[in-house]
Amino acid sequence: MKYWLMKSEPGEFSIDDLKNRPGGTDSWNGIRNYQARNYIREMRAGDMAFFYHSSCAVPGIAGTMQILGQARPDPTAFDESSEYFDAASDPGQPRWFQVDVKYKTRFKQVIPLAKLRRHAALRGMPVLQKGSRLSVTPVSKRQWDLIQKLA
DNA sequence: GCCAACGTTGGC
DNA sequence: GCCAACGTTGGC
Repeated sequence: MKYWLMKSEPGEFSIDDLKNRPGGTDSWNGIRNYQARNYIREMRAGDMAFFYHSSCAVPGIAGTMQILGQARPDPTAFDESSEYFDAASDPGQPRWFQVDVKYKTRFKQVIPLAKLRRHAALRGMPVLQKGSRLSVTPVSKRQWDLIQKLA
């Protein structure tokens, strides 16, 4: 079982939006970066992920969710009306993938990026690296446990 | 294959 | 709103 961190702009899709979906579940789609795509494809049912709020007043980790199954082709890549449409993606050989996720917990307060930075044990996290834009990144068990304690 | 130009991300 | 960092595109 692995741990992950997944970014979303709360103005687009927040942890409360996920919580309010039927069953607290939704498909995490729209990933259009190869490295993030590759991580998505490593995911397995039962993996856990942090829900990270980016590009907002207080960027940071807002809560947790569970990965429900393995990645499958992202249908928005073939939907011309979608903002995520990719004309270069061949339906016969899908380029982009999504995973189904389920809301688990919402922290009382978002753990701000600034607070995460103060912990030496978290220094290796990609989300803390300057200029890091990767929207899906692995988290070690040690990092996961520490962040749970901070929450 | 190189690399400049461009578009996007995302913290501040 | 600014701008640094990064990924992608496309001419050569």
